[in-house]
Amino acid sequence: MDDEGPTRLRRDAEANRQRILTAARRLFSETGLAVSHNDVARAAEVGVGTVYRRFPRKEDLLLALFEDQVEQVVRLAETAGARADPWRGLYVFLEAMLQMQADDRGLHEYLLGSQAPSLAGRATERISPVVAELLARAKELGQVRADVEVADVALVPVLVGAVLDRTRGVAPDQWRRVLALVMDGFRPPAEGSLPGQPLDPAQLEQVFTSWKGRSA
Amino acid sequence: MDDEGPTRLRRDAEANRQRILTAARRLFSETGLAVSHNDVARAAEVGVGTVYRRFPRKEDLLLALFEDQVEQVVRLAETAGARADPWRGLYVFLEAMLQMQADDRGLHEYLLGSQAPSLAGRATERISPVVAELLARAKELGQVRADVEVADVALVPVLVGAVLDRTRGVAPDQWRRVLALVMDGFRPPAEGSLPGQPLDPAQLEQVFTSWKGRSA
DNA sequence: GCAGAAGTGGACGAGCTGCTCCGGTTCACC
DNA sequence: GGTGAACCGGAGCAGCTCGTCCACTTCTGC
Repeated sequence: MDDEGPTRLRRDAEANRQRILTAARRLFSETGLAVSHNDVARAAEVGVGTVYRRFPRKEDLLLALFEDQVEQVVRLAETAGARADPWRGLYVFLEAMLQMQADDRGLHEYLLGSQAPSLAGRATERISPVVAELLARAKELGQVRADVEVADVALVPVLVGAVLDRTRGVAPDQWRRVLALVMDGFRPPAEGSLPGQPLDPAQLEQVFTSWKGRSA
Repeated sequence: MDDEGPTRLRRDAEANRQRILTAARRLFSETGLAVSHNDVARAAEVGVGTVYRRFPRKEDLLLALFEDQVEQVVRLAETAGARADPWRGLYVFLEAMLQMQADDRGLHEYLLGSQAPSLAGRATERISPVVAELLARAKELGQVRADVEVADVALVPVLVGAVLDRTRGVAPDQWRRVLALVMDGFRPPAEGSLPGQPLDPAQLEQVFTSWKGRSA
């Protein structure tokens, strides 16, 4: 049962497809998502037309590239969810996820501001319940203050990611320090309670979807 | 003693200069620094040439616009530094500064990733000692954990600013919640001590200077 | 080994942005 | 109110990026 979708590619075409994917993976990882079809073509030593033919929209390329990485993040969450110590689970999950983002700039931008909500969105759906469960257990054990919610945890990669972006070339490990600092904010005892409300799921989705980046 | 630098502007020219500044202030405030000379010209109902003549580089425009705002931030710090309660001083300063950034997108981007390091840089030089003093006093009183440094405080606007950017249209006050959460991470008792080192001044400068933004 | 289907690549046009330049206008001074 | 310097506006040019298109090449099935 050799599942090949619609009409298998000719041998040379398939080879080119692979070259494109390999080159694109490297480029995205090193320089982020702001890579044009032309850049990919040059890096893959292939005509622009070839890249456009195989991946008409950039989204197609992203999907092909990040599918398993996103899956890996989901598995990270699931592993963390199985830990006996929920605090440790939360921490280790966030740390491992951020490590992946530190290693791959493309993934980082993809996860935090996907133009292709489909993939990252579905991942969120699978991760959220795990984090929710960890959080609930952690609260019961008094490991986490009572007034934080899943939405607050979801913002941690945004917070730490901002530092990650800016310290990448300067102090590549600074994000670990910041993560530790931020996570300590989740610990009891809280000084009074947090102002405002956590984001609701719809808002959270907007935060991760409608973000187009900006010069800054 | 009417100090006018080199050769006063003709009346109509000065009027146009003001229209340009007014329009630019509005544009930057609403949409951030990614505003072209053409945009400014259109908004000011003035020819592009006029804008270029008066402000050849965008930096000239930014300087003219943000000088007093940055000065205001510095005064914010100085006021905070005079407070009896150092923790309160720190908190109020960061909150007020972030409020300004929430109100003015241009200022936000300018402060956090200035292409014109001159202005923001000099501001930092004046703010740092004040924050350092507050921090020292707060530590003495046991209000702040011992292992945080000024550089860690300097990253708070980066952290919270990332949330600010993304929640601006969705939940404009969410940054307050996040600020509260982050600040609680600065409180004792710390769970163990923070990993890694705080950034040194040179690194910190790079963090705020060399940042060019990215699609994400 | 041949036919034609599948695939290739990069020249090129369309569209956009940043900036200049100069014919015409307005102001300030006499 | 006349003169020349200062100033204005926006047409238009240069430079760039994106995506198409088609003459040519390569592969596959017979």
